[in-house]
Amino acid sequence: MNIRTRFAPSPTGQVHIGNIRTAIYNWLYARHTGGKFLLRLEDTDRDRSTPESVQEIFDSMEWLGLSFDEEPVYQSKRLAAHMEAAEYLLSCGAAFKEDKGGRGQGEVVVFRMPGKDVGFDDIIRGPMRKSGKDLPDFVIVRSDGSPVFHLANVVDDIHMNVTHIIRGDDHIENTFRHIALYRALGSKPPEFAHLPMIVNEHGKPYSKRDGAAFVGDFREKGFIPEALLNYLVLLGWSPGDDREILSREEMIGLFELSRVQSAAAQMDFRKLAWMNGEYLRKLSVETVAEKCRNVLKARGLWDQSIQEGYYLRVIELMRERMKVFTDIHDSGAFFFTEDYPFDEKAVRKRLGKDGAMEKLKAVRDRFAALEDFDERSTEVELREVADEFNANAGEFIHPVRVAVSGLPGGPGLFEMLEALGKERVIRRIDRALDRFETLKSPDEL
RNA sequence: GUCCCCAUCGUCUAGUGGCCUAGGACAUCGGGUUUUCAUCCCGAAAACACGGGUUCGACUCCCGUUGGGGACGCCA
Repeated sequence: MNIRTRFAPSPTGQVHIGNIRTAIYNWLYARHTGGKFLLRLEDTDRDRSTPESVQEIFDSMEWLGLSFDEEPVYQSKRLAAHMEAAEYLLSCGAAFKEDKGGRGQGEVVVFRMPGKDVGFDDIIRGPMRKSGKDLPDFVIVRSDGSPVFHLANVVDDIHMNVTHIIRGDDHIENTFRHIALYRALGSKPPEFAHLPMIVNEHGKPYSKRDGAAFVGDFREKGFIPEALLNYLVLLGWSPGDDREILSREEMIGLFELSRVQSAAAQMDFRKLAWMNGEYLRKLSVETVAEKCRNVLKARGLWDQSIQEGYYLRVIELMRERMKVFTDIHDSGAFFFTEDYPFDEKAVRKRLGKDGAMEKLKAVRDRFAALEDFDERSTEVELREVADEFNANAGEFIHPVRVAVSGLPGGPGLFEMLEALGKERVIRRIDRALDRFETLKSPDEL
Protein backbone atom coordinates (compact mmCIF):
# COMPACT_ATOMS: atom_id res chain seq x y z
CA MET A 1 0.00 0.00 0.00
CA ASN A 2 1.11 3.49 -0.77
CA ILE A 3 0.95 5.21 2.56
CA ARG A 4 -0.12 8.84 2.76
CA THR A 5 -0.33 10.80 5.98
CA ARG A 6 -1.18 14.42 6.52
CA PHE A 7 -0.80 17.22 8.98
CA ALA A 8 -3.89 19.44 8.98
CA PRO A 9 -3.43 22.44 11.25
CA SER A 10 -5.64 25.48 11.27
CA PRO A 11 -3.54 28.61 10.87
CA THR A 12 -4.99 30.60 13.72
CA GLY A 13 -1.98 31.62 15.75
CA GLN A 14 1.34 30.20 16.74
CA VAL A 15 2.20 26.55 16.29
CA HIS A 16 1.49 24.66 19.47
CA ILE A 17 3.94 22.08 20.71
CA GLY A 18 1.23 19.42 20.82
CA ASN A 19 0.31 20.06 17.22
CA ILE A 20 3.85 19.91 16.03
CA ARG A 21 4.30 16.57 17.73
CA THR A 22 1.33 15.31 15.76
CA ALA A 23 3.07 16.59 12.65
CA ILE A 24 6.26 14.83 13.69
CA TYR A 25 4.53 11.48 14.09
CA ASN A 26 2.80 11.84 10.74
CA TRP A 27 6.08 12.78 9.13
CA LEU A 28 7.95 9.92 10.80
CA TYR A 29 5.39 7.36 9.80
CA ALA A 30 5.39 8.50 6.19
CA ARG A 31 9.16 8.56 6.03
CA HIS A 32 9.44 5.22 7.79
CA THR A 33 7.13 3.53 5.32
CA GLY A 34 8.38 5.34 2.27
CA GLY A 35 5.02 7.03 1.88
CA LYS A 36 4.01 10.63 1.46
CA PHE A 37 3.58 13.27 4.12
CA LEU A 38 1.06 15.92 3.10
CA LEU A 39 0.12 19.28 4.47
CA ARG A 40 -3.34 20.78 4.53
CA LEU A 41 -4.08 24.21 5.89
CA GLU A 42 -7.54 24.20 7.40
CA ASP A 43 -8.04 27.89 6.89
CA THR A 44 -11.81 28.00 6.59
CA ASP A 45 -12.25 30.02 9.76
CA ARG A 46 -11.99 33.38 8.04
CA ASP A 47 -12.04 35.38 11.22
CA ARG A 48 -9.13 33.65 12.83
CA SER A 49 -7.01 32.36 9.97
CA THR A 50 -4.16 34.62 8.95
CA PRO A 51 -1.39 34.48 6.34
CA GLU A 52 1.10 35.08 9.15
CA SER A 53 -0.05 31.91 10.84
CA VAL A 54 0.35 29.98 7.63
CA GLN A 55 3.89 31.28 7.36
CA GLU A 56 4.44 30.37 11.00
CA ILE A 57 3.49 26.77 10.19
CA PHE A 58 5.89 26.61 7.25
CA ASP A 59 8.67 28.14 9.33
CA SER A 60 8.18 25.81 12.27
CA MET A 61 8.15 22.74 10.07
CA GLU A 62 11.20 23.84 8.18
CA TRP A 63 13.04 24.67 11.38
CA LEU A 64 12.42 21.16 12.68
CA GLY A 65 13.20 19.62 9.33
CA LEU A 66 9.72 18.26 8.69
CA SER A 67 9.62 18.29 4.93
CA PHE A 68 6.28 17.61 3.30
CA ASP A 69 5.45 16.20 -0.11
CA GLU A 70 3.27 17.64 -2.86
CA GLU A 71 1.66 21.04 -2.83
CA PRO A 72 -0.03 22.05 0.41
CA VAL A 73 -3.80 22.00 0.17
CA TYR A 74 -5.70 25.09 1.28
CA GLN A 75 -9.04 24.00 2.56
CA SER A 76 -10.59 27.36 1.76
CA LYS A 77 -10.10 26.58 -1.91
CA ARG A 78 -11.99 23.34 -1.67
CA LEU A 79 -15.39 24.81 -0.98
CA ALA A 80 -16.91 23.62 -4.26
CA ALA A 81 -15.89 20.03 -3.54
CA HIS A 82 -17.38 20.21 -0.07
CA MET A 83 -20.66 21.49 -1.42
CA GLU A 84 -20.68 18.88 -4.12
CA ALA A 85 -20.30 16.19 -1.49
CA ALA A 86 -23.14 17.69 0.51
CA GLU A 87 -25.35 17.69 -2.58
CA TYR A 88 -24.49 14.09 -3.21
CA LEU A 89 -25.36 13.09 0.35
CA LEU A 90 -28.61 14.97 0.01
CA SER A 91 -29.41 13.31 -3.28
CA CYS A 92 -28.89 9.80 -1.99
CA GLY A 93 -30.77 10.42 1.22
CA ALA A 94 -27.78 10.22 3.51
CA ALA A 95 -28.45 13.80 4.52
CA PHE A 96 -31.47 16.04 4.80
CA LYS A 97 -32.24 19.71 5.09
CA GLU A 98 -33.68 21.06 8.24
CA ASP A 99 -34.66 24.42 9.62
CA LYS A 100 -33.44 24.34 13.16
CA GLY A 101 -35.03 27.69 13.88
CA GLY A 102 -33.92 29.69 16.84
CA ARG A 103 -30.66 31.50 16.31
CA GLY A 104 -30.08 30.17 12.84
CA GLN A 105 -31.75 31.64 9.82
CA GLY A 106 -32.61 29.23 7.08
CA GLU A 107 -31.82 25.59 6.56
CA VAL A 108 -28.82 23.51 7.49
CA VAL A 109 -27.79 20.20 5.99
CA VAL A 110 -27.81 17.39 8.51
CA PHE A 111 -26.00 14.11 8.05
CA ARG A 112 -28.08 11.09 8.87
CA MET A 113 -26.13 8.65 11.02
CA PRO A 114 -26.91 5.07 10.07
CA GLY A 115 -28.12 4.27 13.57
CA LYS A 116 -25.90 1.23 13.73
CA ASP A 117 -22.90 0.65 15.90
CA VAL A 118 -19.66 1.98 14.48
CA GLY A 119 -16.29 0.49 15.23
CA PHE A 120 -12.73 0.69 14.06
CA ASP A 121 -9.34 -0.62 14.98
CA ASP A 122 -7.15 2.15 16.20
CA ILE A 123 -3.51 1.40 15.47
CA ILE A 124 -2.51 2.73 18.86
CA ARG A 125 -5.57 1.99 21.01
CA GLY A 126 -6.86 -1.17 19.49
CA PRO A 127 -10.57 -1.86 18.91
CA MET A 128 -12.97 1.04 19.36
CA ARG A 129 -16.72 0.76 19.29
CA LYS A 130 -19.61 3.05 19.83
CA SER A 131 -23.26 2.25 20.05
CA GLY A 132 -25.52 3.68 17.35
CA LYS A 133 -27.78 5.28 19.92
CA ASP A 134 -24.86 7.39 21.10
CA LEU A 135 -24.20 8.67 17.62
CA PRO A 136 -26.77 11.31 16.74
CA ASP A 137 -27.14 13.03 13.39
CA PHE A 138 -25.04 16.14 12.94
CA VAL A 139 -24.86 19.29 10.87
CA ILE A 140 -22.49 19.25 7.92
CA VAL A 141 -23.48 22.52 6.21
CA ARG A 142 -24.35 25.65 8.12
CA SER A 143 -27.32 27.83 7.36
CA ASP A 144 -24.97 30.33 5.74
CA GLY A 145 -23.95 27.61 3.31
CA SER A 146 -20.48 26.94 4.70
CA PRO A 147 -19.32 23.37 5.34
CA VAL A 148 -18.66 22.21 8.88
CA PHE A 149 -15.30 20.74 9.90
CA HIS A 150 -16.46 17.12 9.74
CA LEU A 151 -17.54 17.38 6.13
CA ALA A 152 -14.57 19.39 4.91
CA ASN A 153 -12.14 17.20 6.77
CA VAL A 154 -13.44 13.93 5.39
CA VAL A 155 -13.96 15.20 1.86
CA ASP A 156 -10.42 16.58 1.77
CA ASP A 157 -8.86 13.47 3.21
CA ILE A 158 -10.61 11.46 0.53
CA HIS A 159 -9.44 13.92 -2.09
CA MET A 160 -5.87 13.71 -0.86
CA ASN A 161 -6.00 9.93 -0.67
CA VAL A 162 -4.94 9.94 2.94
CA THR A 163 -4.49 6.36 4.07
CA HIS A 164 -3.51 6.92 7.70
CA ILE A 165 -4.97 9.60 9.89
CA ILE A 166 -2.70 10.26 12.83
CA ARG A 167 -4.13 12.89 15.14
CA GLY A 168 -4.78 13.82 18.75
CA ASP A 169 -7.03 11.59 20.80
CA ASP A 170 -9.45 14.46 21.27
CA HIS A 171 -10.67 13.38 17.84
CA ILE A 172 -11.63 9.86 18.84
CA GLU A 173 -15.30 10.77 19.17
CA ASN A 174 -15.26 12.45 15.77
CA THR A 175 -13.86 9.34 14.20
CA PHE A 176 -17.10 7.42 14.58
CA ARG A 177 -18.94 10.11 12.65
CA HIS A 178 -16.20 10.45 10.11
CA ILE A 179 -16.26 6.77 9.37
CA ALA A 180 -19.98 7.00 8.69
CA LEU A 181 -19.29 9.91 6.37
CA TYR A 182 -16.63 8.00 4.48
CA ARG A 183 -19.02 5.16 3.91
CA ALA A 184 -21.89 7.41 2.86
CA LEU A 185 -19.50 9.06 0.41
CA GLY A 186 -18.62 5.66 -0.99
CA SER A 187 -15.08 5.66 0.35
CA LYS A 188 -13.28 3.13 2.42
CA PRO A 189 -12.34 4.71 5.74
CA PRO A 190 -8.59 5.08 6.26
CA GLU A 191 -6.61 3.70 9.18
CA PHE A 192 -6.70 5.75 12.35
CA ALA A 193 -4.09 6.28 15.03
CA HIS A 194 -4.96 8.49 17.98
CA LEU A 195 -2.13 10.11 19.84
CA PRO A 196 -2.30 10.89 23.54
CA MET A 197 -2.15 14.52 24.55
CA ILE A 198 0.65 16.43 26.13
CA VAL A 199 -0.39 17.62 29.57
CA ASN A 200 1.00 20.15 32.04
CA GLU A 201 2.22 19.47 35.57
CA HIS A 202 -1.37 19.40 36.77
CA GLY A 203 -2.32 16.72 34.28
CA LYS A 204 -4.38 19.23 32.33
CA PRO A 205 -4.04 19.66 28.59
CA TYR A 206 -0.93 21.65 27.88
CA SER A 207 -2.17 25.04 26.79
CA LYS A 208 -0.75 28.39 25.86
CA ARG A 209 -1.13 29.50 29.43
CA ASP A 210 1.48 27.02 30.56
CA GLY A 211 4.33 28.92 28.95
CA ALA A 212 6.74 27.62 26.35
CA ALA A 213 3.79 26.16 24.54
CA PHE A 214 4.79 27.14 21.05
CA VAL A 215 7.51 25.99 18.74
CA GLY A 216 8.61 29.61 18.39
CA ASP A 217 9.21 29.83 22.13
CA PHE A 218 11.81 27.10 21.97
CA ARG A 219 13.41 28.63 18.97
CA GLU A 220 13.74 31.95 20.74
CA LYS A 221 15.09 30.36 23.87
CA GLY A 222 17.99 29.00 21.89
CA PHE A 223 17.06 25.35 21.59
CA ILE A 224 18.51 23.24 18.82
CA PRO A 225 15.80 21.93 16.48
CA GLU A 226 17.25 18.42 16.38
CA ALA A 227 17.18 18.29 20.17
CA LEU A 228 13.59 19.45 20.39
CA LEU A 229 12.63 16.98 17.68
CA ASN A 230 14.41 14.18 19.51
CA TYR A 231 12.76 15.07 22.79
CA LEU A 232 9.29 15.35 21.29
CA VAL A 233 9.62 12.05 19.45
CA LEU A 234 10.34 10.36 22.75
CA LEU A 235 7.35 11.98 24.40
CA GLY A 236 4.91 9.19 23.72
CA TRP A 237 7.05 6.81 21.78
CA SER A 238 10.17 4.78 22.39
CA PRO A 239 12.17 2.47 20.17
CA GLY A 240 11.79 -0.35 22.68
CA ASP A 241 15.35 -0.37 23.91
CA ASP A 242 17.38 2.09 25.94
CA ARG A 243 18.38 4.39 23.12
CA GLU A 244 17.41 8.01 23.60
CA ILE A 245 19.66 10.19 21.51
CA LEU A 246 18.43 9.40 18.04
CA SER A 247 19.46 10.89 14.75
CA ARG A 248 16.81 11.76 12.20
CA GLU A 249 17.69 8.64 10.23
CA GLU A 250 17.54 6.44 13.30
CA MET A 251 14.15 7.66 14.39
CA ILE A 252 12.78 7.24 10.90
CA GLY A 253 14.13 3.72 10.76
CA LEU A 254 12.82 2.75 14.18
CA PHE A 255 9.48 4.50 14.33
CA GLU A 256 6.40 2.33 14.73
CA LEU A 257 2.91 3.63 15.37
CA SER A 258 2.09 0.51 17.33
CA ARG A 259 4.74 1.48 19.86
CA VAL A 260 3.16 4.83 20.59
CA GLN A 261 2.01 5.22 24.17
CA SER A 262 -1.70 5.44 24.84
CA ALA A 263 -1.48 7.53 28.00
CA ALA A 264 -0.92 11.29 28.11
CA ALA A 265 2.61 12.56 28.62
CA GLN A 266 4.01 15.50 30.50
CA MET A 267 6.79 17.76 29.23
CA ASP A 268 9.94 17.72 31.33
CA PHE A 269 11.85 20.86 30.52
CA ARG A 270 14.91 19.78 32.45
CA LYS A 271 15.27 16.67 30.38
CA LEU A 272 14.80 18.74 27.25
CA ALA A 273 17.55 21.06 28.45
CA TRP A 274 19.84 18.12 29.14
CA MET A 275 19.19 16.73 25.70
CA ASN A 276 19.82 20.09 24.13
CA GLY A 277 23.15 20.22 25.92
CA GLU A 278 24.02 16.83 24.49
CA TYR A 279 23.37 18.12 21.00
CA LEU A 280 25.11 21.40 21.67
CA ARG A 281 28.33 19.71 22.65
CA LYS A 282 28.38 17.86 19.37
CA LEU A 283 28.31 21.06 17.35
CA SER A 284 31.52 22.65 16.12
CA VAL A 285 32.87 25.68 17.95
CA GLU A 286 32.14 27.73 14.84
CA THR A 287 28.51 26.72 14.76
CA VAL A 288 28.03 27.41 18.44
CA ALA A 289 29.80 30.72 17.96
CA GLU A 290 27.43 31.75 15.23
CA LYS A 291 24.31 30.82 17.16
CA CYS A 292 25.59 32.58 20.24
CA ARG A 293 26.41 35.65 18.21
CA ASN A 294 22.76 35.86 17.23
CA VAL A 295 21.75 35.67 20.86
CA LEU A 296 24.22 38.38 21.81
CA LYS A 297 23.03 40.60 19.00
CA ALA A 298 19.43 40.11 19.99
CA ARG A 299 20.28 41.02 23.55
CA GLY A 300 22.36 44.03 22.71
CA LEU A 301 25.65 42.58 23.90
CA TRP A 302 27.31 42.25 20.55
CA ASP A 303 29.89 44.81 19.58
CA GLN A 304 31.57 45.02 16.21
CA SER A 305 34.89 45.56 17.92
CA ILE A 306 34.90 42.12 19.53
CA GLN A 307 37.95 40.29 18.20
CA GLU A 308 37.25 37.00 16.45
CA GLY A 309 40.06 35.24 18.30
CA TYR A 310 38.79 36.40 21.66
CA TYR A 311 35.23 35.51 20.80
CA LEU A 312 36.04 31.96 19.70
CA ARG A 313 38.08 31.43 22.82
CA VAL A 314 35.15 32.54 24.96
CA ILE A 315 32.86 30.13 23.15
CA GLU A 316 35.34 27.35 23.71
CA LEU A 317 35.37 28.08 27.41
CA MET A 318 31.62 28.41 27.66
CA ARG A 319 30.23 25.68 25.50
CA GLU A 320 31.18 22.85 27.85
CA ARG A 321 28.74 24.18 30.38
CA MET A 322 26.02 25.51 28.15
CA LYS A 323 22.66 23.85 27.77
CA VAL A 324 21.04 26.33 25.41
CA PHE A 325 22.50 29.11 23.30
CA THR A 326 20.99 31.81 25.46
CA ASP A 327 23.32 30.67 28.24
CA ILE A 328 26.00 32.72 26.53
CA HIS A 329 24.06 35.70 27.78
CA ASP A 330 22.75 34.30 31.02
CA SER A 331 26.06 33.04 32.31
CA GLY A 332 28.64 34.61 30.04
CA ALA A 333 27.61 38.26 29.76
CA PHE A 334 30.71 39.36 31.68
CA PHE A 335 32.83 38.39 28.70
CA PHE A 336 31.14 41.09 26.66
CA THR A 337 30.34 43.97 28.94
CA GLU A 338 31.71 45.81 31.95
CA ASP A 339 28.16 46.19 33.13
CA TYR A 340 27.75 42.59 34.20
CA PRO A 341 25.43 41.68 37.08
CA PHE A 342 26.69 40.43 40.42
CA ASP A 343 25.17 37.37 41.99
CA GLU A 344 24.12 38.50 45.45
CA LYS A 345 24.74 35.24 47.22
CA ALA A 346 28.15 34.84 45.64
CA VAL A 347 29.21 38.34 46.63
CA ARG A 348 28.06 37.82 50.17
CA LYS A 349 29.75 34.46 50.48
CA ARG A 350 33.01 35.22 48.70
CA LEU A 351 33.63 38.90 49.24
CA GLY A 352 31.76 39.43 52.49
CA LYS A 353 33.97 37.11 54.47
CA ASP A 354 36.55 38.40 56.91
CA GLY A 355 39.82 38.98 55.13
CA ALA A 356 38.42 38.36 51.69
CA MET A 357 39.01 41.89 50.54
CA GLU A 358 42.58 41.90 51.82
CA LYS A 359 43.29 38.74 49.95
CA LEU A 360 41.70 40.07 46.82
CA LYS A 361 43.82 43.20 47.10
CA ALA A 362 46.97 41.18 47.55
CA VAL A 363 46.30 39.11 44.44
CA ARG A 364 45.42 42.21 42.52
CA ASP A 365 48.78 43.80 43.25
CA ARG A 366 50.69 40.71 42.30
CA PHE A 367 48.70 40.34 39.10
CA ALA A 368 49.37 43.97 38.29
CA ALA A 369 53.09 43.34 38.48
CA LEU A 370 53.00 40.41 36.08
CA GLU A 371 54.81 40.78 32.79
CA ASP A 372 53.14 37.88 31.06
CA PHE A 373 49.55 37.59 32.10
CA ASP A 374 48.41 34.13 31.11
CA GLU A 375 46.75 31.02 32.46
CA ARG A 376 49.98 29.65 33.83
CA SER A 377 51.48 32.77 35.34
CA THR A 378 48.29 33.84 37.05
CA GLU A 379 47.91 30.43 38.62
CA VAL A 380 51.50 30.34 39.86
CA GLU A 381 51.16 33.83 41.23
CA LEU A 382 47.88 33.24 42.97
CA ARG A 383 49.12 30.07 44.59
CA GLU A 384 52.21 31.85 45.83
CA VAL A 385 50.11 34.53 47.44
CA ALA A 386 47.97 31.86 49.03
CA ASP A 387 51.08 30.21 50.46
CA GLU A 388 52.28 33.50 51.86
CA PHE A 389 48.95 33.96 53.57
CA ASN A 390 49.10 30.37 54.70
CA ALA A 391 45.67 29.92 53.23
CA ASN A 392 43.93 27.67 50.74
CA ALA A 393 44.05 28.74 47.14
CA GLY A 394 40.28 28.63 47.16
CA GLU A 395 40.17 31.62 49.46
CA PHE A 396 41.71 33.65 46.69
CA ILE A 397 40.21 31.96 43.72
CA HIS A 398 36.63 32.54 44.72
CA PRO A 399 36.91 36.26 45.45
CA VAL A 400 38.75 36.82 42.18
CA ARG A 401 36.13 34.90 40.26
CA VAL A 402 33.27 36.82 41.76
CA ALA A 403 35.02 40.15 41.25
CA VAL A 404 35.81 39.43 37.62
CA SER A 405 32.62 37.65 36.55
CA GLY A 406 30.04 38.39 39.21
CA LEU A 407 29.18 34.72 39.26
CA PRO A 408 29.78 31.80 41.62
CA GLY A 409 30.78 29.47 38.81
CA GLY A 410 31.97 29.44 35.25
CA PRO A 411 34.98 28.37 33.22
CA GLY A 412 38.23 27.49 34.95
CA LEU A 413 39.44 30.67 36.63
CA PHE A 414 42.89 30.96 35.11
CA GLU A 415 41.90 30.33 31.52
CA MET A 416 39.14 32.82 32.07
CA LEU A 417 41.61 35.41 33.36
CA GLU A 418 43.86 34.92 30.39
CA ALA A 419 40.97 35.32 27.99
CA LEU A 420 39.82 38.48 29.72
CA GLY A 421 43.30 39.96 29.74
CA LYS A 422 45.35 41.72 32.38
CA GLU A 423 44.00 45.19 31.95
CA ARG A 424 40.38 44.18 32.25
CA VAL A 425 41.02 41.87 35.17
CA ILE A 426 42.85 44.53 37.18
CA ARG A 427 40.21 47.10 36.40
CA ARG A 428 37.43 44.78 37.50
CA ILE A 429 39.15 43.79 40.72
CA ASP A 430 39.74 47.44 41.52
CA ARG A 431 36.13 48.22 40.92
CA ALA A 432 34.98 45.33 43.08
CA LEU A 433 37.35 46.37 45.88
CA ASP A 434 35.87 49.80 45.73
CA ARG A 435 32.28 48.79 45.38
CA PHE A 436 32.19 46.13 48.06
CA GLU A 437 34.65 47.77 50.44
CA THR A 438 32.04 48.67 52.96
CA LEU A 439 30.50 45.26 52.90
CA LYS A 440 30.60 44.31 56.52
CA SER A 441 27.53 42.26 57.24
CA PRO A 442 25.52 40.08 54.94
CA ASP A 443 22.59 42.45 55.21
CA GLU A 444 24.34 45.33 53.56
CA LEU A 445 23.93 44.13 50.05
C1' G B 1 -25.49 13.97 33.40
C1' U B 2 -24.50 10.51 28.96
C1' C B 3 -20.72 8.31 26.08
C1' C B 4 -15.49 7.32 25.02
C1' C B 5 -10.48 6.83 26.54
C1' C B 6 -6.35 6.30 30.00
C1' A B 7 -3.47 4.25 34.54
C1' U B 8 4.84 1.20 35.90
C1' C B 9 9.82 5.43 40.02
C1' G B 10 8.78 13.03 40.77
C1' U B 11 8.99 13.04 34.91
C1' C B 12 9.66 10.28 30.00
C1' U B 13 9.66 5.20 29.47
C1' A B 14 11.23 -0.74 29.02
C1' G B 15 8.20 -4.70 30.16
C1' U B 16 3.12 -8.24 25.63
C1' G B 17 2.20 -14.86 31.76
C1' G B 18 7.61 -17.33 34.39
C1' C B 19 14.09 -13.93 32.07
C1' C B 20 11.17 -8.81 37.28
C1' U B 21 14.31 -9.40 44.29
C1' A B 22 10.59 -4.50 37.71
C1' G B 23 15.52 -2.22 33.48
C1' G B 24 17.07 2.70 31.26
C1' A B 25 17.04 8.18 30.90
C1' C B 26 16.16 13.14 33.14
C1' A B 27 15.70 15.24 37.88
C1' U B 28 17.17 14.40 43.25
C1' C B 29 20.81 12.83 47.03
C1' G B 30 25.92 10.89 48.29
C1' G B 31 31.10 10.01 46.63
C1' G B 32 35.34 10.64 43.11
C1' U B 33 37.69 14.07 39.38
C1' U B 34 37.92 19.69 39.12
C1' U B 35 40.98 24.99 43.87
C1' U B 36 34.81 26.78 41.76
C1' C B 37 30.60 25.71 38.17
C1' A B 38 29.74 22.33 34.29
C1' U B 39 31.37 17.88 31.99
C1' C B 40 32.89 12.97 33.29
C1' C B 41 33.00 8.42 36.57
C1' C B 42 30.89 5.57 40.75
C1' G B 43 26.82 4.80 44.03
C1' A B 44 21.89 5.57 46.56
C1' A B 45 16.86 6.55 47.13
C1' A B 46 12.56 6.15 44.02
C1' A B 47 7.06 2.88 40.70
C1' C B 48 3.55 -1.83 38.83
C1' A B 49 -3.55 3.06 41.80
C1' C B 50 -6.92 -0.44 44.63
C1' G B 51 -10.02 -4.95 44.96
C1' G B 52 -11.61 -9.29 42.91
C1' G B 53 -11.00 -13.17 39.53
C1' U B 54 -8.40 -16.55 35.39
C1' U B 55 -3.78 -19.43 35.96
C1' C B 56 0.85 -23.93 38.66
C1' G B 57 2.36 -18.68 38.12
C1' A B 58 0.43 -12.17 37.09
C1' C B 59 3.15 -5.49 35.96
C1' U B 60 1.49 -8.35 31.99
C1' C B 61 -5.33 -11.47 30.61
C1' C B 62 -10.79 -10.50 32.48
C1' C B 63 -14.27 -7.77 35.76
C1' G B 64 -15.15 -3.99 39.18
C1' U B 65 -13.64 0.40 42.12
C1' U B 66 -10.98 4.80 42.40
C1' G B 67 -8.49 8.61 40.07
C1' G B 68 -7.42 11.41 35.59
C1' G B 69 -8.55 13.03 30.64
C1' G B 70 -11.68 13.67 26.39
C1' A B 71 -16.32 14.23 23.55
C1' C B 72 -21.28 15.59 23.79
C1' G B 73 -21.54 23.10 18.72
C1' C B 74 -24.59 25.92 12.64
C1' C B 75 -15.47 25.54 16.59
C1' A B 76 -11.69 23.15 14.41
